[in-house]
Amino acid sequence: MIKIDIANALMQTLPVSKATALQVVDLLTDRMKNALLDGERIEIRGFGVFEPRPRKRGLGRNIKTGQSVEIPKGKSIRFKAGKDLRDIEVK
Amino acid sequence: MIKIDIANALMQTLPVSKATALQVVDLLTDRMKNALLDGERIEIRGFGVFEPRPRKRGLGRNIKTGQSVEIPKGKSIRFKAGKDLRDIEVK
DNA sequence: GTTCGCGATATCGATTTTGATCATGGAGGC
DNA sequence: GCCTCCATGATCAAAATCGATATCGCGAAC
Repeated sequence: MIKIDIANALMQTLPVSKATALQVVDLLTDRMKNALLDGERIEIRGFGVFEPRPRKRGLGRNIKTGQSVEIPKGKSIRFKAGKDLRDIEVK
Repeated sequence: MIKIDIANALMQTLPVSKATALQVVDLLTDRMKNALLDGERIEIRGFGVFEPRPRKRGLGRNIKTGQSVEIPKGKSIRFKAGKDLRDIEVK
């Protein structure tokens, strides 16, 4: 599933054009991204929680040389799946 | 940021009522949730990728009794942040 | 206002994530 | 439809997280 599929699903349910649907998806992802960059956590009950968290480990590896590489500061975004996504059966 | 905030941001940009905005958010999360439950991965360039992955570890622990508990089959949803979300500076 | 999901907590150990880099397949802009 | 730019995979090692469970408190959502 890619952006087009989501927009497609949206326009199948609500009376919006595909262009508008794409705008919506774009806008929402942008807003959420912005909020996450701002250090804000996003909680959607029944779906999941996006949480920006500082990266603790600072060591990586250069695959060519095989040597360890220092990883600078940074954050990582963790997504914690909600209840509905945790109770999934293997189909 | 919660669902209302997202809907709010949506109606500030596009000419939709708050009720419609909430419907949109609800619909999208539902669709995405559904796709993930279906084992489908969702890729949105510039935002991130949701990927259902089989859980390999099958052992948990009951904290009350202290005994090991078998973890049944299942999946976990991993969210891999996109480029824009990885290149974040620590504020 | 009411309900119910989610965080926190504690435990333990196997799984996993995390980063650089380069090539390639594919998402998405035009 | 094409072209561009982004995501993926692979590697390695260590630190961190994820599972399960139960319960209370807070707050999201109706």
